[in-house]
Amino acid sequence: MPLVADSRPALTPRQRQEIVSLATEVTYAPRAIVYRERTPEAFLFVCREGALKSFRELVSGRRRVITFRFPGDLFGLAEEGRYVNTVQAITPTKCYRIPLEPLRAKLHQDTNLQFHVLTRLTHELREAQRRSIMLGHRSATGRLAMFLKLLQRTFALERPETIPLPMTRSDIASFLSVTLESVSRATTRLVKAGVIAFRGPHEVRIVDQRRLDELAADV
Amino acid sequence: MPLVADSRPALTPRQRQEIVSLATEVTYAPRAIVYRERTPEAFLFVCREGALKSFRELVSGRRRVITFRFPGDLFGLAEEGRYVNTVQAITPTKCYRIPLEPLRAKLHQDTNLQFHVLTRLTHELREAQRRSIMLGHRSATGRLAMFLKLLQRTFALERPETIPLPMTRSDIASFLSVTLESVSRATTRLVKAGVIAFRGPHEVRIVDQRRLDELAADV
DNA sequence: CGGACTATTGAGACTCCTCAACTAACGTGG
DNA sequence: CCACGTTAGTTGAGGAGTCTCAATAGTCCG
Repeated sequence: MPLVADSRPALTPRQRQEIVSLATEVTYAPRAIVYRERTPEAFLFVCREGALKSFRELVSGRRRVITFRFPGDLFGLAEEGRYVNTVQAITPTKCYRIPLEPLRAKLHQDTNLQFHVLTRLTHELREAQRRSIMLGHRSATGRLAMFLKLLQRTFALERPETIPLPMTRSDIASFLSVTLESVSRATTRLVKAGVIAFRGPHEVRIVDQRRLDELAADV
Repeated sequence: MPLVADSRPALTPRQRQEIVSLATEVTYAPRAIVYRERTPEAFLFVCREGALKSFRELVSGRRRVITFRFPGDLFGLAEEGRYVNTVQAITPTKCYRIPLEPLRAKLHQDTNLQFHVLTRLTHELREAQRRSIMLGHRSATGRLAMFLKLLQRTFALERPETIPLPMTRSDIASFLSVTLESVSRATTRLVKAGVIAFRGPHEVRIVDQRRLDELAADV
């Protein structure tokens, strides 16, 4: 038995109930800011529906998307009492918003609940490692292929061959640390090679899973 | 007050005592393998002295250094009951080796101790984000500069302008996802530009902190 | 219909990767 | 003690891929 359980762990109904009792349900329109980097930490969030992006203004003036958030994701951990990233809704989004102090108290009471958060964090950590491996690849096509596989993994339970792509090409570029143009060329290449196909700009269908796996071998 | 405390948190003497009572102290010679990826998870480790590297064999046959481990670091978390990375000693190293089952029991008893692990994990998560930002930079020189700043942060308490570099150039290359040659060229460039200087191959002195900060602005 | 935003495509500059030769340091065994 | 092999690191030349700059479509919304 592992020290902590594995990916996307679910809460027990009772734990869920206890958390929900602390939380407020909030909705965000596309482009709405959930919180800004460097503002004081006040809430923890759990995504329920929709998609968000978590990004950071770099000193160089660039903006880097650190990660995307989807239903089930927990976000809002701070450093030195302040949020490190800015989180913004991409699609219409619903979140649980949990005030910090009651949560802290609850965590200190309930070992199991805290253990759940711990599990969630290790999952985050592994995802971060996967993103690092993705960024390690030189070619834009390889990074894009890996990105698609990461999304595929995230949405595994729903439809395996159709992946929603709610973010813009520009967001993807920022996440992959390549230019918007390179993302565009990479998608075109994958489409022409018959690996993927688009149903509109925000939905990808995996046509040739094997070749995608080859391109994204490492992740 | 933040949900979890900030970087490199220390245990209380009593907690340390409790952990130590579970742990065995083990030493590793350079190149010794602590554990291999995909083997069943059995222990958690805490680095006490020395330096280690944590790497992974990629499907493509390459080897990627995921992170380096230094005193205070906790490692050995698994996925589906198996270690995900291989950990190998770089210098002579001492670690605490903690068997899983007693630890799990202790964590479930002691909320504060578990909270400590949680804190440690969030710290890891932030470091992983910093590594991602580092990998986002195109130029090898920029990545190297960021790497040096990350090390500087890690060893902040000791000597600010002298950084130990126990790993080989090849390890650095693997960590930065550039070639060994690029690392070599980048170090040469930084030395010639008067930003850093070497006292032997495994100790760097920061000569011009300002310029280093400029080069590594984002991290 | 205009305007802003998003996305695609093209041409040249730049940087890194690949391949290769070479130097340096180190430890081993004769 | 020295020759040798191994490993680590440096440096060079050419090719590949992305970035920059720029122009062009497509799309959504007021």
